[in-house]
Amino acid sequence: MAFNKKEEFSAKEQSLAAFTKAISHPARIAILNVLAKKNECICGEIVDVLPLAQSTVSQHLKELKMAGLINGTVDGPRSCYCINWKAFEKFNSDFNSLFEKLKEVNAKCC
Amino acid sequence: MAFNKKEEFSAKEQSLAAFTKAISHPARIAILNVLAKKNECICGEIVDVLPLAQSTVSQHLKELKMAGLINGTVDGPRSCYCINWKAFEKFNSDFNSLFEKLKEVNAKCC
DNA sequence: AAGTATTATCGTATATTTGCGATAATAGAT
DNA sequence: ATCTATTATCGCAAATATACGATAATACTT
Repeated sequence: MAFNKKEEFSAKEQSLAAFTKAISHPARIAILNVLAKKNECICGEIVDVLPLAQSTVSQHLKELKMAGLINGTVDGPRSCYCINWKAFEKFNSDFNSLFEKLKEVNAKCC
Repeated sequence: MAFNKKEEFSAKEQSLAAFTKAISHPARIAILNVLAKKNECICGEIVDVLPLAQSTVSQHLKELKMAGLINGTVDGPRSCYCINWKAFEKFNSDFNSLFEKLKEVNAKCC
């Protein structure tokens, strides 16, 4: 049991799900919020702001990076992150193409 | 370990995370897509479309309902679901208030 | 060369999610 | 009253996610 059936869905569905999964934890939303507020890329400042251990924050950053939501480069002994806005634009576009258009057409039914 | 630290984040962060968590699985996105396309509320038609067992689909529907993304009413021996567009509007608004505004201000940095 | 500060990774424990089959619950049809 | 079709729930197994401390890796400073 618990076979992974995710591959059986469309690429768009998988892509959308991967994006939303990446931001499905308050810590990662908080990280993105910090990155969005400060145009400058940040590193361990995030650790100071979040109520989590350094290793945990690093793990969340890794997930965001692997999902393509943020960019990260090494800058000496520290790491610099910033939001990948293109990924957000793609999400907005995909999300709207699935739901937004139909909003007006649909009335509540039950 | 694995203490639940979610409560330590802001209400808005938690609310956003709850919404995105609900749509963080391709099956649930597929369900929402079906509901969006057919204005009529659907029930077991979803089971026919998805590559999952009936009990699994029912579980996904329950999650979507509990997260407030869909409404469901019992209609005889079958259940009728439809999208709660207000929840989607709230999500769009919250999401944009966190990120959208800052798009133009921010340039890529790393 | 040794020390320091910052960040990433490893190992581990626990919690949650995902998925199914079996079974219960519901209400219409016979 | 019994059968049938539809949906929800239960119980379980496996996979993933969450979190931490300890440790490794990196590069600057002394």
